[in-house]
Amino acid sequence: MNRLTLTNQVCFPLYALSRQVTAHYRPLLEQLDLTYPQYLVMLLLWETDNQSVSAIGDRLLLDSGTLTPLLKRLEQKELVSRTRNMADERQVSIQLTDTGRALREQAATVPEQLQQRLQLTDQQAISLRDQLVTLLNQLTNE
Amino acid sequence: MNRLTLTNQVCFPLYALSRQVTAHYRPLLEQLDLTYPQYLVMLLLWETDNQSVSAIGDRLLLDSGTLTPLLKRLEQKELVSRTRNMADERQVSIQLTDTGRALREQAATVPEQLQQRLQLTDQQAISLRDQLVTLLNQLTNE
DNA sequence: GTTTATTTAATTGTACACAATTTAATTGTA
DNA sequence: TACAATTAAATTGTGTACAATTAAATAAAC
Repeated sequence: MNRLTLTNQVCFPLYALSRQVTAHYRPLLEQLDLTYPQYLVMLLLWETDNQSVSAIGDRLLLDSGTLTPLLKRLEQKELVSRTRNMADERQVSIQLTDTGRALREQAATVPEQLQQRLQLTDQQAISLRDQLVTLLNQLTNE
Repeated sequence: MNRLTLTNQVCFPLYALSRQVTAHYRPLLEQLDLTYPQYLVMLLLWETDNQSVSAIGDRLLLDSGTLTPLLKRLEQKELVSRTRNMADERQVSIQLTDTGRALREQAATVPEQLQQRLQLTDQQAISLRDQLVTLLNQLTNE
């Protein structure tokens, strides 16, 4: 097998599918005035409010170079507040505003709407997710 | 199940894994002075030389807004040439230079090196790839 | 055959990603 | 306690992504 072709590599389908799935999120998230990475940050904060930039970065595998401007945009939309941590002035605490918390209800239907758009059964979705998570853990715990 | 969490969605593992895998390519591609998307374009051209911008875009699912500046960078590195198609002046033909063709040999070991880095067996890689490709085709043939 | 519609790249503007560096705060250590 | 090492964000710079628009060439319709 000639591996030096597009379709014979794992990475291209991964790269292309990731972008296609994000594209399917886009019209749904547009209604919330969120980009996909912004949505991921909001998901994290809805789960656990009041996290530092690096704590968010650890979960999303993003650094401050990406997160700082992104968080400033969420702040401009008044979805989060950014305040220096009193106990450790190096850290910046990200907290949901009332508007940010309220957005959660509007976002509640996004996952099922997406699954419909992707035409995935629960089984397919869970199976694929588990495989991806396994490989992801393999790569990040090195 | 509460779907409105990070790990319970298919898309985040896909997004994160794609970036992690690309990160594993990076040190290998750095030796070729290529970014990952640039590498994808080179893979296409090594397979079939002399393609239009839109033909490349159809395969990679990228538009001219992404490809035009990327191809100009490949041109600056003297890996490709960009010339208006004589038969249809709207199109720009992308052709490998001698340097571009020669790079193929240096790139030959990238796939196996990557597979080693990812610690994937052939079976795992093929199985995952096939699932991703199936879903990708599902999403793009709509 | 001219006008209209479509196609192809390029351009403009916004928002990630990420490497590398900088700045400030905290921790560890002699 | 000073001082070096580490940590956390921010900053700077490059390179994608992608929506929206523009400009030029070709195709289609009348």
